Amino acid sequence: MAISTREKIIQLGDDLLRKQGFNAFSYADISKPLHIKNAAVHYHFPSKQDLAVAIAQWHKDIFNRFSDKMSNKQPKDRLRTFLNFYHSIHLTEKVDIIGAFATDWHSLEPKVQTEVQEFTEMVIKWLSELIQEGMKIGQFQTNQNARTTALRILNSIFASTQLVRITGSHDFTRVKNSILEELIN
Amino acid sequence: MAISTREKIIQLGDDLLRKQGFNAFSYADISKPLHIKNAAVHYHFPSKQDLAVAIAQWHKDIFNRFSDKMSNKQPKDRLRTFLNFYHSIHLTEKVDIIGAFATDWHSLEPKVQTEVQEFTEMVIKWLSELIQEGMKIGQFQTNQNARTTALRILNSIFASTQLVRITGSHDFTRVKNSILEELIN
DNA sequence: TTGCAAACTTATTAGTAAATAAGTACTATG
DNA sequence: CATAGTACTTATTTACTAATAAGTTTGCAA
Repeated sequence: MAISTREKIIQLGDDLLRKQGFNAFSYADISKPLHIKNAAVHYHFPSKQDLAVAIAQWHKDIFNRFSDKMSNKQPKDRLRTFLNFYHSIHLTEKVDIIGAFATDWHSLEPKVQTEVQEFTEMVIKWLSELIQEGMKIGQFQTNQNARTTALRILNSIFASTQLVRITGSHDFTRVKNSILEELIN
Repeated sequence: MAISTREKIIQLGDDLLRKQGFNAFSYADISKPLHIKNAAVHYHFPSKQDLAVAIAQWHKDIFNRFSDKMSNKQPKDRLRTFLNFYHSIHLTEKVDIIGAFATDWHSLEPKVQTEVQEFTEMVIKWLSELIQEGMKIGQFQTNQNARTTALRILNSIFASTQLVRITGSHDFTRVKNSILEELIN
């Protein structure tokens, strides 16, 4: 089955959102590369906020699939895969979706904000549980609360996708390895 | 001496940049509250990029003054003051300037990017030196490289100003205390 | 007092934004 | 074969954007 126009719009929208920011791309930036008219984009997503909702939901779907696929893996390996995924983001010149939405937060309607909040809590919950599990079986060591550790990992890693734009990519590797070294002894 | 219009524009511009994002505010958002015309803003800053340059330079000035004022304080106290400063940001509904510029990076002209890069390196250097000094006198403990630790602190803390918009402010306190606990035993 | 520069305002422009109404082509279904 | 819905295009509107040219006021200095 070929990829639908709707799906193409979401993926290109996500690309533009994370490369340029929500207020820095227009429907023309989407319609032109797809060789359709701007009204066609409005057909699928009447307003830009509707598109933002769809993008956030798309990330929830992807994360759910990722989470399912990882469920039988060891905490250590799940964390490593998670970090590597984020590491790969900067190669695409994008930032993480959480930061992209957060800096434009006040431009977003409540329906978008709710989706973003749900996605973010999903990620924090997944990370927290992973850490708790890893601690239980002695794979991780930390004297911090699981949510706090999850927050620090998430923060460090999503901030890194932003910081590498300014300071360069070597700093990402530093941070990634530091997180692993600290938890795994 | 009363505050100049130029200074007022920079401060309001900084406010808008960090509350709404570079592409989400206009010269009208600046001129209206100051009861001047949009052309008056263009008089001081011909283009929006010029304003962005001035905002970045303003942050460099502020940080230099902060750094001077702190120079005779203990590493522990310098770090605490730094963290508290960032903690206070979220009360103003702003995000950190580094993140604000980073997510809109591709909208910025090279002259702005250079200023932002210089400011960011100033902060990382200051943090790194602070950590090194603290380690030397036994005030801090970490087996990570100083720049890596600096990066993780900076990342954690500037990402937090973004994340609290999504998850709420209690998470900021968690992260701040966790950084201090980890370094100071 | 003249002259001139700094700090504006008035007025306008050219471009781009999101959004919508109305029409068209295609396809599946009953 | 008719009809109805899906997926668009054509054409337009309203609003806003950054930016600029030209004129005005104010205060200071020679």
